[in-house]
Amino acid sequence: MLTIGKLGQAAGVKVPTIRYYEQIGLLPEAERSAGNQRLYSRKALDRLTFVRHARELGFTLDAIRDLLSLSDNPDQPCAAADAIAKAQLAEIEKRLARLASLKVELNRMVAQCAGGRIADCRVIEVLSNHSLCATDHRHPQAGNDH
Amino acid sequence: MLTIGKLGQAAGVKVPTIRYYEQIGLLPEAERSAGNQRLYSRKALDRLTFVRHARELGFTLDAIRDLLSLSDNPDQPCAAADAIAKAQLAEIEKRLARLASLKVELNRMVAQCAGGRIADCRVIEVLSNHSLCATDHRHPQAGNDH
DNA sequence: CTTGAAGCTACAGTAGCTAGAGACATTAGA
DNA sequence: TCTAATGTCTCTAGCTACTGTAGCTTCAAG
Repeated sequence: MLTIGKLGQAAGVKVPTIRYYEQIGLLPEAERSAGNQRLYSRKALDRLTFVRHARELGFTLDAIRDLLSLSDNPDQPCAAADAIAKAQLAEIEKRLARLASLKVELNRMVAQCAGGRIADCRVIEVLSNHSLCATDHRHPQAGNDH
Repeated sequence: MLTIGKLGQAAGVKVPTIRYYEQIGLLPEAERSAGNQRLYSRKALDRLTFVRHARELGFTLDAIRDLLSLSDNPDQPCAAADAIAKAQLAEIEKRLARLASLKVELNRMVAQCAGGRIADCRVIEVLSNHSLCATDHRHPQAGNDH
């Protein structure tokens, strides 16, 4: 049995985050010690590790909730889990493409700004002049890459 | 002079977002028509377009605020703007690397889940078994790629 | 037995929007 | 010119995924 601190260390998740996950029902309520402290089993560690990795892969907590409930009753075809993973993969590919083109643009910006004054510097110009801009014309708020 | 809706369309930013930007002081307060509706000049459009592109490049609103204030008094060396852009570039390169490795892993997951049942499917296993995992051991919460 | 770290609850705050309610303004068509 | 539709106004609340604070209790080491 692990205390919350050890669990957090083992899984690579901060203690308040674990409590938050419990609070929103992503993790089951933990057993408690005589002194009311949370105690975790190895199984709980696996579950939390799963959550952490899924988060790193960019899954939302909702998607993770789905995956966990799938894994809790494993006598079903795994098409559902597969669909979630595939959707995630598509998302990641989109982000990769965007980041790659953004990188090109930022590189150009930095290269052009070679110690001049701002008036001569194109860092800002590149960002306000659309014709100089390699990015596509997608919907704007899609810009918040998370 | 543009109404807020036209401005939003021209810049590719949603109307409530423009009002939000004004509210937090990222954009100056707009002129008003006789009927109290916001009116925007071409300069305002440039500024908003700048903000939009900067957001797409992953700059935080705080960084954008800095860049805007730099561009508002351009008689300084552009080292500061350059530094902001360079920091951003480093960020983007980190994200690119992570997303690339995540993509490999997700691809593997999807490939392994070829119509079996969840019990035989490694989508979930891959995510709970650290030894199968290609991602690094960074700090977990860094997972939210903003 | 004491001290300091780690745990507890509860609540507030963060970024960057997004959505809804209810009222007023503007514009296009009959 | 009237009307209906659309656009805009303010305000408030909500969202995700945490993070931080305050003020307390519990636990392990020396």
